[in-house]
Order: sequence, then structure tokens, then C-alpha cells
Amino acid sequence: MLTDERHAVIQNLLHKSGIVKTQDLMNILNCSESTIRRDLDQLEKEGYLKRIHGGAKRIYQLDEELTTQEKSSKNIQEKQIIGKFAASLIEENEVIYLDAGTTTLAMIDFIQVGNITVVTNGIQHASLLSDYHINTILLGGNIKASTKAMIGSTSLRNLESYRFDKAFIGINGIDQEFGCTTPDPEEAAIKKLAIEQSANSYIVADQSKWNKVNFVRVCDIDDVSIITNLGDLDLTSYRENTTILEAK
Amino acid sequence: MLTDERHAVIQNLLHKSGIVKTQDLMNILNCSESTIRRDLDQLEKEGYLKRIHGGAKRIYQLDEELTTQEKSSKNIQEKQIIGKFAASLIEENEVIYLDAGTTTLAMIDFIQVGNITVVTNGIQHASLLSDYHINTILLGGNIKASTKAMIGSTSLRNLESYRFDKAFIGINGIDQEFGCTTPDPEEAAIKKLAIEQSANSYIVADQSKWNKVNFVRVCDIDDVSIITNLGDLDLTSYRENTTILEAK
DNA sequence: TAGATTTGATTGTTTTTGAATGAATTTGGT
DNA sequence: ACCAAATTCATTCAAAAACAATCAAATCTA
Repeated sequence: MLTDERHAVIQNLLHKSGIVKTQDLMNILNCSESTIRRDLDQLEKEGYLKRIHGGAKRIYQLDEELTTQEKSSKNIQEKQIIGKFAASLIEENEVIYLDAGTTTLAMIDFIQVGNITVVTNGIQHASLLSDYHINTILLGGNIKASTKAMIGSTSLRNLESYRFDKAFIGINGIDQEFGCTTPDPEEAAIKKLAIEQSANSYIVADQSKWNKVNFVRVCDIDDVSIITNLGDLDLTSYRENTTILEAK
Repeated sequence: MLTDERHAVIQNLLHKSGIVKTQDLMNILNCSESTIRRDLDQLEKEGYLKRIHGGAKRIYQLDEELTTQEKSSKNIQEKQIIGKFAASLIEENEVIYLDAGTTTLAMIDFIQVGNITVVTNGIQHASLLSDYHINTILLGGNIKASTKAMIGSTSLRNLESYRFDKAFIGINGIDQEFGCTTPDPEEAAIKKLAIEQSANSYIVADQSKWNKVNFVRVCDIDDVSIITNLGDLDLTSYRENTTILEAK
């Protein structure tokens, strides 16, 4: 990895998130602390960033940032915990399917391994993945305005031509009897096909999704593993029929 | 492998990725380090690149590599004027192709007619179009991180299956002799195909694009109509070979 | 074939990198 | 508010990688 390459990546990350940590950069760029430190030094001298304890921050301010309130809201924290755990399952050289949805979106910030290919039907997901220079393929087709997910027959046809090592799927309801369900039939069709095309499939779902039934069935609970945060739920009855991975 | 051949390959790679490594070039071109070094030396002297430790980088900054902020604030009024005029050409029931790019993005706010279908390779475009509840199809495939445009063979295959009434294409350079040119070969391929698939094609270009030549040719100026704001340019010599529509 | 040009290997030098050290800063508990 | 532990920081140094310069062998050209 060349100096200028590293600098470009650092500036990109900085532009996107406003702050970068030395430790994260070490992982992302696969080099030593000293090198990162020297990079940050140099970029600071050139006026591209401001060094702070533990990393560096953007020198200018964007006004679209989330407030700390929004960031620390319980819901988002749960998604981050689940996202981090789910991302840790991804291994080098794998081909991943990433379903549209906020929990899967949270995964992206925690993807550490290099040389993976991610196929997704989420527009924001694809955009963010490409910011991280992760090899990204977005399904084509129609857009669902409310969720910015690609849906419809074209997307299905696109999806058909891929095979995945792991698929991470968002869901609206999980129920012992009715399995995993979601409100939109077209989104359900995509999820269903993605699970079929993948060697291993994981449902990511915070605790609010348990014991809920929605309109369209995506899969049975024994077709997949479920990544969740337990909270104060008792899921022993589910454990007989499916694998539950607890994120914490 | 001839010297000029190697130079061409090096410049190609450089245009594509912005940076090349000596070691990679050795493998790709199958020659010694010394030879690569000499090539880079020479190309630097001729002003085609800048040598850096470990390889070389592009000497100029691509327009597309400016941050979204910088881009959208650049020539914003011109883009709005051109966008408004271009959007007024769209008629009820038409199928439109909208190329990725900031000028075409500006068009979307001015689309008035209903019941149209828009196919696009721009992620932001698709997102914004769907916000307006315009029937939108996004091409699938790989993403170019800097411009958030869909590119590559999958996108081309997706694109092949559509026919358009009108295509609106962004471009980086327009020149009497070399026609319409753009820096990225993969983006050029998409533009080229879109023009082929469309009954009528319009280039949208503010005045900064005139009399510029970029890397890859997209089309001749007599293949398309050009929508621009004249400013203080004299384009009489162009008018013999192409249709120029003035936005004001 | 002779001369010119290009290439690849070798040399010693410079730059970059990663690890180690102790100093400075932040964090968490009292 | 204070102290102790844990991080992070700046500096130094040796190893590794990339560099420029040189020269003989290979290739091209007239």
C-alpha cells in the first residue's frame, strides 16, 4: 500500500464520518501505528485534517450529522451491537449478500476483512460500501421509494446469477409458527431468493422483532441462523428449532 | 512489448485508478524494475504523471474526484439553468435515460410531466427520482466510488434490454475534432450504449466543457444534440456539425 | 555486420516502515 | 479532586523496500 493510497483512504473516511481512529486505520490499511501516525502528521501539516488524541478529525463541519441524541438512542445502539457482531462473521475472500435495512446498514462500519465482494439491494448500503472501497455489486431494477431498496423482477433476475457464502437478511417479524415475515411481497421475494442462493443465511433482528407476524413469509426459522440481542427475552423455546447467535 | 505499448498501458491504468505501483507494473508488463522505472521517468518528464515512492500517480485531479460538496457548488447556477431546460424536453409517457452526473442530477428537480419511466445509472439520481415518485429503474452492477455511478459489464448487460425515447448524457469534454470525451473508459462505455439505445440523445454540458478533450471518446458531436448555456462562447463553427440548444 | 538502442542485473544510497522506549494524556474508581 | 492504570504519543533505530546510477548483454536498425 503506497503512501498516497493510504492518504486517499484516510481522507475519504474522514470526509464520510468526520472522525477516524488510529486503531481503525491500522486495521483498514493493514499497517503499523507508526505509519498511521506519520500519515496523520503529514496530512495535518498539509492542512487536510486536525489531529486529536486517538486519531484525527475533519477540519470542516458538515451540518447533516446526527445529533448525539439520535446516535445514542437505544434503537441505534442495539443495531450497532448486532451489526458489529454480524460483521465479525464475515471472512476473507467471501462473497456476501447484504439485504437492505437499517441493521444491515450498521454492519458496514464494522467490516474489517479485506478482499470480499458484497452484493446488495440497498442503495445506501452500496454507496457506503463503495466509500470503504469494498468491492460492491448493486442489484438493478425498480426502487422502493420508502426504503431505497431495489425490488421487482429485474432485481430478482440480477440476483439469480450470484451465489453467496453468507447472506445477512433483515426482517420485520419472527414467530415460532409463522417463521420470518415482512410486509412487502416484493421485498420478501428478494430475501427469499437471496437465502436460497447462499450457503449460510443469517437473519439480523433486534429484540423488537420477536414474536411478531407480518404479511409475507420469507423463510422458516430453521432455514437460517438468527443474530439478535437477547435483552430480557426468553427464547429457549425457539432454540429447539433454530440457531440463535447472541450479539453483545 | 514496445516502449510505446507499455506507456499506453501505464497511462490507461493511471486514468482508471489514479495510482500505479512499480511492482504491479512489473507483473502486468512482464519486464524488469529498471524498465518500469525508466518508463515512469520518461512519462514524468513529458508531463503525463507524477512519480511517487513505489510508483506514480495522476498529475491532475479529475473533476469527478472533487468532493460532492465541491462539485455541487461548482457552476451550480449554470447546471440549474441547463437542467431546467433539459427537463422541459421530457414529454408524457416517454422512457428516459438519465446518465450519472451533477447536471443530470439538477434536471430531476424540474421534471414536471407525469407517467414517465426513467432509467439511470446514478445512485443519487435513482434515490431522488424515487422521492418524487417517478417510476425509476436503476442499472445493476459495480459502483464507481467517486461518482456513485453504476459501471461495468453487468450494468451494460442491464442497459441492453431497454430502449429510450430520449437520453440525457453528461460529458467532460466537447471538441470539434475529437467529439465528446470523458476520463473513465467504463463510464464511457455506458454512455455510448445509452446513446445507441435511444431515439434521441442530448448531451448536457455547461460552458466549461467546450473545447476540452478527455481520455475516451463517447460519441461524435453530430450523433447528438447538445444542451448548453452559451455564456460568452462563440460556437458558430460547431453549429455546422451539430444541433446546439441554448438554455437560458 | 557495425552501431545504436533497449533491456535486465548489480551496486550502493535513500526513503519508508515497524518495533521499542519512555513521556504525555485520558480514563475510571475512590 | 486525586491517584493509578491504560492508552496514546513522540522519538529513535534497525530492517526492509524502493531508488538512482552504471554496465554488460540482448535486440533492433541501417
